[in-house]
Amino acid sequence: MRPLFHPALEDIRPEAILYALADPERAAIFAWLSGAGCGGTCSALGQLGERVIPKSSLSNHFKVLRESGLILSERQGVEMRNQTRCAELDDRFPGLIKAILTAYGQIPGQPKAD
Amino acid sequence: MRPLFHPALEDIRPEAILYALADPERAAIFAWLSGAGCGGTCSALGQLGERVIPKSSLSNHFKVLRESGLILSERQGVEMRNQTRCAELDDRFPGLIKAILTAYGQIPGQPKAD
DNA sequence: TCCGTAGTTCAGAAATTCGGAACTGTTGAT
DNA sequence: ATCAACAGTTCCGAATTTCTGAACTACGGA
Repeated sequence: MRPLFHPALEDIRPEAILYALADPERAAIFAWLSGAGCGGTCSALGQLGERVIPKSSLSNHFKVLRESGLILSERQGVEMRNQTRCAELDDRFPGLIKAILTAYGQIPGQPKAD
Repeated sequence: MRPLFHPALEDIRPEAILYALADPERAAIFAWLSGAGCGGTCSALGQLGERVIPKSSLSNHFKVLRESGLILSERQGVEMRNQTRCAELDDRFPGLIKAILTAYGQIPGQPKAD
């Protein structure tokens, strides 16, 4: 398994953030991570809406979130702990993440942090 | 030519907004419209960066922006006047558009409203 | 060592995007 | 009325991207 790539704060690009969160499934995962304190794992999530997300897709979602700079992933034993980089991100793109999560929050049945 | 479709304010979805603005070219067009008062046309734009955007692509960009709810297009004689729906949008998704434009504004050589 | 669990990588099918060429619709000139 | 020019749209094939089942790697117990 290749080492995980995380972009430096200054290399994070707005188009990558928007792309990553333009997928409601990914946005839901991110919202869940934002709410879940820290250390959300792939399998602790399992299913977010009615649909069971295949694990290869799930893995890919986490990769996109990671490489866009939205989350930090760290292997811990057999599992992968994920946490958001919200604080850093808000420093770089003020208000962006919050506005996006708020926007999604207004749609019933869409990503909720919990 | 089919009549132009514009979603009602309440039908505008955050994923559509993010998708539309995740493309830097489209974001640049939108930023340009935001800055250009009102009535930006396809051809008044022509080229935004170094690249000349093919007109079929340009047409498609405007369509995506329109159908996501970001802009309002209206035929005026031979050309198409476009304006943003910023005010409405800020009502529905507070702070979202501004945060996105600000985020892009921080990248040198990226979308600037002008 | 062998098994189970967590997650990644691979590969091919399906879906999407891109853009040149042809087309539509409008205006103005002859 | 006909024609030409212009603004923008639609069509469609090529190239790219996304999705996901299956095979694989990595780690931790027993």
